[in-house]
Amino acid sequence: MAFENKFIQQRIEKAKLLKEAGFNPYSNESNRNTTIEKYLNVNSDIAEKENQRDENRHYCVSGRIKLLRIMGKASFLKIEDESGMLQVYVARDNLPEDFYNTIFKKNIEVGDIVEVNGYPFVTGKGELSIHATDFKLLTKAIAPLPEKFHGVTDKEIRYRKRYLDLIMNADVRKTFKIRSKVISLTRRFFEDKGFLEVETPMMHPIAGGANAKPFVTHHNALGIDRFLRIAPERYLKRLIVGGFEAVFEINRNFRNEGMDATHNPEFTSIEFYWAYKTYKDLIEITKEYFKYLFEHLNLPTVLPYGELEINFDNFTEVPLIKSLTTVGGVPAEVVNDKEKIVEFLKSKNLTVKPGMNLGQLQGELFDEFVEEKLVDPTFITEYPVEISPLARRSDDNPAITERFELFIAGREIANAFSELNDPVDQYERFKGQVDAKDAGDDEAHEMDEDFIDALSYGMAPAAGQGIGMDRLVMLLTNEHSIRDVLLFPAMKPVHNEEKTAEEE
RNA sequence: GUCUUGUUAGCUCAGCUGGUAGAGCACGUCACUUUUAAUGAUGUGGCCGAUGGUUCGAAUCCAUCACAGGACACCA
Repeated sequence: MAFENKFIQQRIEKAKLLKEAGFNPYSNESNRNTTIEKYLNVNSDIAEKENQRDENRHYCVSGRIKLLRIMGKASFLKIEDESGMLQVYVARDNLPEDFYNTIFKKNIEVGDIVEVNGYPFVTGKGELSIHATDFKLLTKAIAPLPEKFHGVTDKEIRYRKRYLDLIMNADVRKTFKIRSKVISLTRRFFEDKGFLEVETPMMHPIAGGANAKPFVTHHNALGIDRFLRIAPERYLKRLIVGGFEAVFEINRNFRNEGMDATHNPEFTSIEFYWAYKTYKDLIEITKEYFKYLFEHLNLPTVLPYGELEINFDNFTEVPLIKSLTTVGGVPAEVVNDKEKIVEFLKSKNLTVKPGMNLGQLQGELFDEFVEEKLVDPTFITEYPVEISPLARRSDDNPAITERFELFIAGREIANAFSELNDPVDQYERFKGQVDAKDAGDDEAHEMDEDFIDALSYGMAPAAGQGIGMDRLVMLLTNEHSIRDVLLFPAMKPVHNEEKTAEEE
């Protein structure tokens, strides 16, 4: 049964009393004419005025009561709107007769959303406030807010009831404002570069574009299963075939995998594809993009991240093989020799899956010894072809691909390459994937004949990149769990006992 | 998936080697017209995550389960 909590009962009773007294506890007649932030700015001169007040200025502000101090015939409260917090001074004798004693003191409390008319003044302790000449309840909160000093810190409550987290924690609001700005700036950056924003299907007949398990849904009208997309890649490339030369999409991807500090089943990425460009151009535009973000977010280029300090002015490029020795400290004679790598990994007590090829082993070395050491932004380039099934081979060296991944604070932030546009080569690689799938790799790609068909008409040489927006926001806001940058992170449902009661 | 820690009042947390539950805030009542987590007095408030077990007796010990946090594994 809802509302059985005694505090809620008490407050429902107050709402009823207000109604009986002629005050609508859920009024929608709001007369607000300024935000708290504007109020504080416009009236910052009050301290210099005579008596530190100006009764000729009139404002109407609204907000939620966060603190309430009743002191006999006068009270102080702090109300908060989206823009900020304001102290309100309410005195019995400045309000209609009896209102203060019978309505305000008895039925107004922390959590309620109120409207205050009044004039600006500065208190004895020097705080710019509003002196109430009229006071009105807009919305009665029947659930009590968490404790005023500690707030709500329980992560489970914070994630499940994000609204409560947002009411109580200003820094959480700030994080999500930054997230919103990052998305908006990203959009603007690419638009200004001449990219076209597009929307491609979220429901795919064939899941592809990444190695991941998809969510499955069903289309009743057609009687067929659909897969929530794991990446938009193949549709964006079809658009390059169609003649759009620069496209991007900022949207959700869905992967049916585990959840942890850096994985949520749905996450946001930007993918962009750029005709007549190579991965080298992508390195340049990525640097520009970061510079643009930092300038427009007014962030210093050196940012703390937990124990680390990241210098976003210090982008470097290192070929993967070279990074193994220079960053990872792997002996030079080891890195290009299959047997020696296996021996080396074993000497470090690391298990090696049998049958790994040289490229895969080099990838192992990278994951074990290099990745976590890359703090400042580093483009790792020249990936072995064996671990880059979608990237174009280097013309100079067929063993490596024209690809990079960008690492910051030991994490992959972006993945990019010059795109494979040879339809026959692509067909062969899909076939290899299909064989792997038949052999039991349930994350291997499926044959996508429609995509091969598209490539057959000729896709201009192009380069494409994906950036994980959630992880990027984590870096910029010094957050260490993806749940702290998602407004409503995925949570297991709490067992609902009410159901069984209702069924009886 | 494995390991590990947690779950006690609306919130933040105590609760020793088992003896039927405590604080602060919030809420009720009283006092107080310049407070800053206001203050002082006083009172209400709990199926101690769920289910079993051990015991004369369980918030406490044991087992299972649920949810959450952390680490690792897997995955990009």
